[in-house]
Amino acid sequence: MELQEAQMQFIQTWGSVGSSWGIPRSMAQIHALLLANADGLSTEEVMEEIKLSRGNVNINLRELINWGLISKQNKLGDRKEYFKAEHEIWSVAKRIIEERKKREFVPIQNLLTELKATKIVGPKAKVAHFKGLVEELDAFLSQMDQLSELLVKMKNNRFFNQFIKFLK
Amino acid sequence: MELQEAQMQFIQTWGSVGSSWGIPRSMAQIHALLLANADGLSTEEVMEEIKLSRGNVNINLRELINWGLISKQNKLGDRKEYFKAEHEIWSVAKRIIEERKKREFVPIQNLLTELKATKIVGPKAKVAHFKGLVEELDAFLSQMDQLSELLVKMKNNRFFNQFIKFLK
DNA sequence: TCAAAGTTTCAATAATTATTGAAACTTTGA
DNA sequence: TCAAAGTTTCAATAATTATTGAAACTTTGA
Repeated sequence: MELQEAQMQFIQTWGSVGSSWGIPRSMAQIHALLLANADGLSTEEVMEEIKLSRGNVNINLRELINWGLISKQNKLGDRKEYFKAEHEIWSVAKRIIEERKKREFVPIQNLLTELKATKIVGPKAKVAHFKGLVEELDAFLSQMDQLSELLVKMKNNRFFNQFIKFLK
Repeated sequence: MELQEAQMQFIQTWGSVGSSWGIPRSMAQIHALLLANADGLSTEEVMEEIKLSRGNVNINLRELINWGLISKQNKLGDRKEYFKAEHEIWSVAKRIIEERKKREFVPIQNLLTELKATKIVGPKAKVAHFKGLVEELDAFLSQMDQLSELLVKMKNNRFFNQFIKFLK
């Protein structure tokens, strides 16, 4: 199979998985393209490769920078900007975990914390059930939080493998 | 705060978090509503509580059943169907993990497995980089897979807490 | 058997989200 | 300083996804 074709398959799959994950398809595709290339690509090259408009590419490159998944590069004697992916897979995972945590974890945790501290009035049994749910969810989420902290600290496969072996 | 109001906050938050997670807002809201109520609710009651159309409620209840997050109940001498959430938080998590794995993990893993087995032709350095990416991603994903297996087996907080304590 | 109660389906529509592309803006170096 | 190269913005539009609501269908028990 041609490299070109293999890359395209990767980009398409990453794009559609990303979009069922709540990450815009184009953003995921651009990310996949940059992961697949050791060197940085220019906006122009990205547009060319995945057939996206300039505006779209620009916006999503910026977003990927915000996520810390890619960075700008300058080439000597060239005034274009090049974009290069973070290639270390554990760092990539770390960034994604942290970003999603910020967006999706924190709001629900805040609500739960608030609800835990609030006196709720209503039929006794119903209030008890609801309070119970809040407590349990909160405990569960803080455990997931701890787990993610651990994951993020585990900087590579070797570490992880020991950890897993240990638990089996 | 009135129970009613607290529940509504919970339902709204769960809905919006869900939707940034790629789960339809209504589905997440219905789930939250059922979690918040110890007893099962009828279609009618769900429509009433979260102001959704009959069709929408019907479709999303069915989807929640597919996910294994709720189940149908019948009440003696009443021909309505009632829907009751799985309330055990670890089971809920397990179901969600398994369902998402099926949808989002498997396709990318299949592609990676295929790409690993394929001879790719092209400029040597580029092919090497791409192959390297495929290998690393595949290894990473199978580790996450193992981790999720572990999580799913851990049936409650107690277990998890020991596990975490152990690793600190 | 049949009407009432309840459930499901699905085409039409609404809402949301992503994308385009051209115009405005910025930076660079001759 | 100014034109060329490059980047950013954003209103308009397209694409996608969710929702409605009415009609069709199913089940139940008198």
